[in-house]
Amino acid sequence: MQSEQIETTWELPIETSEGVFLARYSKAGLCRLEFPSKAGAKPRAAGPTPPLHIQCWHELTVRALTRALAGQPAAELPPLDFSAGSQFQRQVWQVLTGIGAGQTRSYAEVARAIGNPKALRAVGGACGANPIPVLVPCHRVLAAHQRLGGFSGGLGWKRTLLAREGIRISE
DNA sequence: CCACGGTGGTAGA
DNA sequence: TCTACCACCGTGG
Repeated sequence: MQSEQIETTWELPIETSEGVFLARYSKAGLCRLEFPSKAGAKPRAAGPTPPLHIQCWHELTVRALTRALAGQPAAELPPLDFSAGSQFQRQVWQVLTGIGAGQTRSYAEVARAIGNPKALRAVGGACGANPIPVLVPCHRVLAAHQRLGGFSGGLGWKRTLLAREGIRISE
């Protein structure tokens, strides 16, 4: 009996060479992507089968993630649900989606892009709050003069992702 | 209101 | 290069 279920969100695993990511979907689209947990992978009982449209979105997510991890150019993405973020954060995330593979921006450039040049520091915070890392490429936002900057998911990931895209960091 | 960041720019070692 | 300091803004307590 699939009686009680928070119908508004579905959580599905994505197996990759880097581990098992977790994708969460709301009615509006992909709302969250989690890096593989270093701790034991959740046993996850196979829940009820998701509705067809969710399965479709998930296929897009899987393909896009696989390509992204390989440093290849973007593939079609499922609709992204940014509704959980503040307006400021959504503006930032929106800009991030426009940064193609192999390209980079500085926190200051992103701040200018949303017409709030002095908020460059807050942009860092918004990047850190990005609910859909990798696909919403917050790793392509570097500090000034091509320096690495930080990364909530762990700098190791940022380095790896950038390296796969052939991006060089100064120092 | 206060403190804290995934910053940036300047000044001096 | 690296450190010290300060200006600045959204977020969360």
